[in-house]
Amino acid sequence: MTHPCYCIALRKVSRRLTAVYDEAFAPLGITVSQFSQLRNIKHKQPVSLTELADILELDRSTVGRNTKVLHRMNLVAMTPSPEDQRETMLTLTDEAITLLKRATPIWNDVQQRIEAKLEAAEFDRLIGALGDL
Amino acid sequence: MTHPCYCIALRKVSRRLTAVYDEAFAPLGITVSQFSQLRNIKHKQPVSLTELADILELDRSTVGRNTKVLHRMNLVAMTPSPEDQRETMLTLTDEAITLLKRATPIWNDVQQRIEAKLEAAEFDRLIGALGDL
DNA sequence: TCAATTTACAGGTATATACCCGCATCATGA
DNA sequence: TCATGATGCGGGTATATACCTGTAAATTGA
Repeated sequence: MTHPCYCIALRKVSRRLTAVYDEAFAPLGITVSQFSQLRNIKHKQPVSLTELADILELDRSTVGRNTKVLHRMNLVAMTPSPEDQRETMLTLTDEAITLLKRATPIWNDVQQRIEAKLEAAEFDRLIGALGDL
Repeated sequence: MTHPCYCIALRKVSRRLTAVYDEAFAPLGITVSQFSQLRNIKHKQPVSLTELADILELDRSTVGRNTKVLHRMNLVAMTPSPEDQRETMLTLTDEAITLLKRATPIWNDVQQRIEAKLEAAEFDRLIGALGDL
């Protein structure tokens, strides 16, 4: 065991980093995962669950469940597509727009705080290397 | 948005890497998370839930629930500590010992496969930088 | 010694995540 | 046109994870 498990090490820092972002977003009542989903919906709306799952690189059923939470929170509207009755199209509510406006500076702060801790270029290389597995 | 969200990027590669390890371990019926927990119990047994949670950097309740699964799988024995009636001491079963013997070469293979994709030193630096947040 | 505090854990609740199955809808080819 | 197959989604089940609360056991201080 020269090196510890890459996966376990990565999972640890992932949990840790998630906690940092989540704590920053806590006053707004959202998690970093929800922030990310909202931001992606904003950029692609109206967007279907399948499409969003592709973007987020998450299982469709995962996105479906996560979306239901955001829907309950009055942040995402779910309407059946007029073209394809099977599709659910997602759009942001006004409340979500407002929330994103308040969340973005918080996100910027955390990003900068992280950036101060690491070489961004190094980070990118590593994410890239692990990205095409 | 010069840089994408560090947290989301990290969560993505974490999920991806987890899938790689989990797929490799699948024939043995365990996940990389369970492999890690078993290995840590092996090195520290008999170990309490609280102690193990500290080692794994996980919430105590999380370790409690994960352990219950391993217990159901007949991989971990849970016995009350003689000294402290509150403590549950964990030890590996023979079955777990056997399983770890079969899992280790699989783990080594995956580790090497990952190592071929990245600079291990770079990985270490990054994990370190993100580790002390 | 005994009340107050701390510690160890279980269980409730919640999000995040994946896989599988079934159902409804859409598309396609004979 | 109509059977066949592909697609989109919901729900079931399961692990992984955290926070909070309650309970029991241990420790400690007056």
